[in-house]
Amino acid sequence: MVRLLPLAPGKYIRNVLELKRSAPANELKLKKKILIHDIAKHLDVSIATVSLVLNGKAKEKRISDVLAEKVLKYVEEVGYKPNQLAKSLRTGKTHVIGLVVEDIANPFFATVAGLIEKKILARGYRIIYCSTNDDTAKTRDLLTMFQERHVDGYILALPDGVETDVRALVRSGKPLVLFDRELAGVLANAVVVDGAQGMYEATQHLLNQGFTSVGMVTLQAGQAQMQARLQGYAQAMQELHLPELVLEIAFQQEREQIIAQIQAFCQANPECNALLFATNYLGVYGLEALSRLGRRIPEHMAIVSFDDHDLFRLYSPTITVVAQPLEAMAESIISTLLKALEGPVETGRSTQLQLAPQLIVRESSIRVPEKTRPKTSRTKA
Amino acid sequence: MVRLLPLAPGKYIRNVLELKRSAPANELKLKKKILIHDIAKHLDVSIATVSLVLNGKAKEKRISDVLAEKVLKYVEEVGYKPNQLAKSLRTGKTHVIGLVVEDIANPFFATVAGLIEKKILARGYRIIYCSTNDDTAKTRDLLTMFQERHVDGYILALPDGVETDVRALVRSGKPLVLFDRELAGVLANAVVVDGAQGMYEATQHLLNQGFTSVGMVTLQAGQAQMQARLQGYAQAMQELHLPELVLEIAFQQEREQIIAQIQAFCQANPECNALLFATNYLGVYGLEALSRLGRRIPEHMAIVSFDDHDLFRLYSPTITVVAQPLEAMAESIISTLLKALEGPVETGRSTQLQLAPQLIVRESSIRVPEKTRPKTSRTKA
DNA sequence: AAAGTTTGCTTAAACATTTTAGCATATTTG
DNA sequence: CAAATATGCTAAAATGTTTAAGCAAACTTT
Repeated sequence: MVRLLPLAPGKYIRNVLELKRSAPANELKLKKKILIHDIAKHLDVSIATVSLVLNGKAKEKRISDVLAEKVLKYVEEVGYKPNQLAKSLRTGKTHVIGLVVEDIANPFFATVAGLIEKKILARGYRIIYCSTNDDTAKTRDLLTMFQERHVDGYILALPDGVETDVRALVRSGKPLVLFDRELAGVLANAVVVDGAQGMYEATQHLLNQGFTSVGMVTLQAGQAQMQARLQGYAQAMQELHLPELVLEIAFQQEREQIIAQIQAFCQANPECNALLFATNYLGVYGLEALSRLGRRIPEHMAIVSFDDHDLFRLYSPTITVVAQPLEAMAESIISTLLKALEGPVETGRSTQLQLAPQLIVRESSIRVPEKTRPKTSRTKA
Repeated sequence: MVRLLPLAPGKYIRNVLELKRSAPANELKLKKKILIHDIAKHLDVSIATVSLVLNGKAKEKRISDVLAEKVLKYVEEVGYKPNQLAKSLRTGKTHVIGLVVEDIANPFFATVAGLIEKKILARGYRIIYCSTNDDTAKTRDLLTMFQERHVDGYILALPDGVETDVRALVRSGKPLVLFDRELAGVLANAVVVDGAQGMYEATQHLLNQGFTSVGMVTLQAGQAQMQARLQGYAQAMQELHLPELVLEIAFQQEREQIIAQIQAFCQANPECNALLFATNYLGVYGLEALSRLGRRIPEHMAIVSFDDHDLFRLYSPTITVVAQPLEAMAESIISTLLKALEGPVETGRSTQLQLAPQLIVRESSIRVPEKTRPKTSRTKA
């Protein structure tokens, strides 16, 4: 390695050393990574000058236009790219966003991840992701991992139980946006969908269609967004003094168990002629359960599910859903995060956004007039 | 900011400064990040010693067990974590893997991404992802971005047109695994699925079921894996001297256009009573097309699609697929990559793996005996 | 003409670590 | 008993940037 010895202030014995290297270096030229130092040496200016020009501080630091131009030209010519690691070490900024979701393979989160990536790439940010699988301990590990990696900001859909960790993160001043779920007692930027409103509208829609006995299938979990969905349904029912019919599925169960419970619920409540599902997965299982019971949709049972899904668009009949506005969510998440990233460190201030979901009415919730119903015999009484 | 002034070699005026700070620092203590320097200072050993112990080189570098123990204990006690950026800068390793896929929101890639994450997390690697959207220029940018970020390895499903870039990457010695698609003329580690075999079996299955006229819907793209799928079908047909019926869909078309083309194809070939689809999306569009034509599956038209999908498992009837072994793919990708990451730089050697897909026979490809067929009137002659 | 200001750049510290080379001291060997 | 070797640790270089502070020279003001 060639070492530069200071001789007189600002002058180095560059030329001599350069000659010594130039002969055998030719073949290795491709391998040798070019440094800011090499740029400076070649142009006979200081490293600082090159750095300032490259970081757009030429004007501010009064580097002459002609020199700035020369630097940029040479940098372009040799294709120099600053080492991001060194840069990050010095500046503390990595331009990496940490994305933590329940499961990246879940279509909802995968879609949001795709949209976020698309929107944030142009701003020079990259995304590093991890899935929590709703495991509190794992989530806690993930959050510290992200801290260790010095991510600039966080986009988080977290399970219960990490409130303290997130509160600490917020206090530390790191830009952060919660989405899909808020955390109880944590004041932070958040982008969520108004599940209560969505389910309220869905229930009213079913009642308006003349389905008299509407039930709801939800998860037992205490997650806030789940409770809101249940509450929207309950309110619509109470307004008409109708009895609520709720099936709460315990967490962490197998597919078959869930389907069996839905089947049992339907059989135990024969009067029930419409069902709401609180998540797309419950909806999917519900379809399977009804299919096994031989009940036709919507003749025997009308269906509305929260969250859209490929299957719902293409199933026969197509399934009515309360769709989350994915595009708008991604947009809100990004703009909130960028504001926090680029804006001043306005600690204490946080933005809570509640987006309206959209009821997409499809075939599964439309009442079929008696006369046009097919005369297929009912499989179950 | 407190500055440390060198006094004698290796000794700093620590104590004085420490006293000056200790009074008002209490509240800020949480903010002040602890450094390796602080550990060394407290134990009155050198930074080097602490570093060696932490990196498991205590034995090798003959640090006494008692001291090593002391260091580990104190590090644990104060919860010191080395700064990854500084570490990466020095070692050149980031423990980050770059994942480049066509679209992270596509269930196939999202699932693979989820499996890869799960398997690699325990090894201390993180994943940073980007979607190409099959755009050559964007892909090229992504690859250089990943290089700039010094990812340790690459997992790539790339569009055509970046062969030169990938070849350069391979030559540079960076660990890399291609998956889903190989690249023409690029010798690199690769994990792909034998589409020819899969489609050959699927075609034979349909012929065995008595479907006499089997057609195939594929993409016009010249991608190798697409050609293989087509070829598998063609071979099965040729072996029985049956005419091939192929619909090639041009790339980058809208959903509705594709559906219309499939509809037209079906009408133009009324004798065709079984269809193969080369990707899950084509299969999904095919279902829509058949549904619009009022053709029943499998009575009027049997269906097999490449690639499994939620929809195919739950559609009525359930759809027979040639499923890619996702779990095995992820496993192979990871083990190949880890071998390259951790093993010696055996340049020139590369592993090509071709996994067998699995034909999952469901209802859509089973011939229904004439007598048990429903007597529903055919919508089209 | 001396003092002050502006201009255009440089010096060197800082970021936080890893790792090579080497230095005393203690022990073993010839 | 001198020389060689082993032991246990440390100093300092290296990684590649950014940026605060500062220094001459040129220009402007009094």
